[in-house]
Amino acid sequence: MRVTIADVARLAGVSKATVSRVLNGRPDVDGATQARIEEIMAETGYVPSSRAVDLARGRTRTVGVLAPTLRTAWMPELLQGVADVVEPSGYGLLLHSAAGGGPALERFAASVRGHAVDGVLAVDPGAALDHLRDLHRQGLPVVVVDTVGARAPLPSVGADYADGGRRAAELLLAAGRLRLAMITGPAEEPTGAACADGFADLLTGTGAVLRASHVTEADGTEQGGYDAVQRLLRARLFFDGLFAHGDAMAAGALRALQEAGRQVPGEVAVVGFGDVPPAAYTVPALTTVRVPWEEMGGAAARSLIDRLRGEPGSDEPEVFETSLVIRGSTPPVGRIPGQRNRRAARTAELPAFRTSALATEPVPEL
Amino acid sequence: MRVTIADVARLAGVSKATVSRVLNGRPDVDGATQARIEEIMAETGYVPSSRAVDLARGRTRTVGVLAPTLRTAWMPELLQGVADVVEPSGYGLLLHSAAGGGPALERFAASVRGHAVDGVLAVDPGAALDHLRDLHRQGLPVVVVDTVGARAPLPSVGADYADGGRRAAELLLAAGRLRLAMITGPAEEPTGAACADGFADLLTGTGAVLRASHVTEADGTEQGGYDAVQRLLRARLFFDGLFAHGDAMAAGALRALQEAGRQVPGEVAVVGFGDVPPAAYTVPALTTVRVPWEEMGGAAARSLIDRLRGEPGSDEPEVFETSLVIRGSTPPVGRIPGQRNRRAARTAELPAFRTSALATEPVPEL
DNA sequence: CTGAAAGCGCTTACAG
DNA sequence: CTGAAAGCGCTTACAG
Repeated sequence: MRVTIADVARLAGVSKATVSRVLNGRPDVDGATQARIEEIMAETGYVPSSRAVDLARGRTRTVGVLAPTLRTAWMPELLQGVADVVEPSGYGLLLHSAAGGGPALERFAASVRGHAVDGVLAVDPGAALDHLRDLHRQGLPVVVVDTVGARAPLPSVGADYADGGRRAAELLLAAGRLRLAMITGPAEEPTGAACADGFADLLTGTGAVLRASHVTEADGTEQGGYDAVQRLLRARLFFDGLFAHGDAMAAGALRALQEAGRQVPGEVAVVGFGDVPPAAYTVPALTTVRVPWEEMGGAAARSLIDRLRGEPGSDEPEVFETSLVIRGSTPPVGRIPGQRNRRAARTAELPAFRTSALATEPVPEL
Repeated sequence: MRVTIADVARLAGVSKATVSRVLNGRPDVDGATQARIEEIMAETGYVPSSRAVDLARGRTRTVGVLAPTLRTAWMPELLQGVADVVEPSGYGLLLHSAAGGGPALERFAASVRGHAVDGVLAVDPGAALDHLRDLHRQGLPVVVVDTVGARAPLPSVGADYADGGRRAAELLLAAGRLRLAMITGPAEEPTGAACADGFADLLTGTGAVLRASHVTEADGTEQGGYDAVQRLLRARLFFDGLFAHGDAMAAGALRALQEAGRQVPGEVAVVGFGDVPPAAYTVPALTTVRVPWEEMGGAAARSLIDRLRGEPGSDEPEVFETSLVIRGSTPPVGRIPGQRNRRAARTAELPAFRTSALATEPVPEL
């Protein structure tokens, strides 16, 4: 039979209240009494029931994480960033994938309304945003991670996408590219607008041009990027620099350029966006605007947990800088502001793309 | 103030027990009473407290998922497969990353001992295996997902890695390659042994040879695969077919071969293992042995939930078939000899046998 | 420094 | 078909 606090109290000859005090590290317990209780707990292998603690305390020490899908290239980084903060803080991480659509969101809502979590960390909530805002108004701590440039009316963490666009432009200019082309993502994703604005912004007053004819929309996929470049080529448009608002589209662009016999980066320099793992394995490896997924996840988690602990927390969005990861799809250039060390990019920053995860760390007695 | 079952009971003029009966869909409630109670619940927006339900029922309807790290290329697929089964079943998914080492495992153990979860799904538990076995002995439902060929003394789900090795060999033979080379992963990972056995197995009696000199070990990374091929080339060893026990190493191999001016697949055909997203973005795109990550996750989740529901569940490992995904790193070949026969034969002996036909080229999204 | 008692919000025999 | 009561295993004022 499971050992309860009552058992420990009886064996130690004290009340449950005193055992509870020891359990919660309250200072007002006699040293000898505490030692005796701790000994009994160790002997019996007593572990408090989290179910009972939760009910009595009125909270669960669990945060809900809502993500539209787990099947995104940056999700492992982001999620690990979240877990690395949430778990050491003593909180559990209850994962909800909204991939199932309506029913999945209803389960999430039920979980929240049933107080299964103390707070919510939502990644790109999309249509669930209104619901989250209601919850937030009702006092539930909520933090949003925005990976698509959607400014949420809630505490949020995002990246400076416009600045990312600027960095891409800067690099292409530094490489001497003057006739530029751009592949945007789906129009619904605000990232594109921000990226495009930043890109165009930096171009003004330089000799470089990005004509409307050279801007084409794709669906965010590799195939979409491939098709987009084919459209540009078929229209006989000339360009020596290309910025794609996503690494997948950039990878497709590389494929189309290669098939067309265009040298990369010699004839066309290509810059992607995101720096997800596959970007490092294209040929040539993709130069891209790095978004700090893991840091963003960690910051959102920290912000949420601070709120759970009653610390204020700013309502201003926490915006992360992007940076350039220069690989082979752009020619070597001199130093550019915000550029990450090239050598580091090739070694330390190469994403750990391993097919196995055998634990190597020493494991304590459990 | 939060609405409780007592509030609903009072408003409906019945006892808490009757409200509880309606809540749990018990049939023995008067129709009119039930309707009245349901109306009140809707009006008040009543949602049962999961904390209280958990304590009263003695379970949490939550499964713990333990993964050594979330930062693996196949993790999104696997996790989505798990979530797609767990969530619609009405269970929550409490995610534990063991990435923090000892402390992380201790938190996991505390969570389990505190009965925060009804069962555990462990991905490649490694050193935590002993602890899981103890828990299983003590009656906790546990299912292991094995992605590295580590046969666990617990209910488990894995893939037929030896058969994957056979498929790779078969394809290289069909492409007419007779002088083969192999890059194995870290020796601690049993996958390698199984793959290698299957590979060698199929080669016996054919004209193809895999000499010990042509087998080299790498660390599972892209750079490791690159270095491995450089070693082979520097030793002036000839090979026209290469099998790497991981897509990352295969990607590195492609890079090294390209740098050395060897045509792929013309001079060297390359087959990887895993079919993780980056495999589709190498140039040429990587032919690889597909491991059904998502299905494996789903099967493990289903098995765990069946056990939680008291259904027996076999203790035999549930072994999934691998399949070939043929892309550009191997030359086009006709039907692969013996494939259909072998598959039919295996159907009979494997417990839960699912396979995708020779896959065409699914390009994962970044 | 410690204990008795109430309370967290449900479920579940047991009676009727 | 329904209710009163005990119980799940803790925490937390309130007294002393």
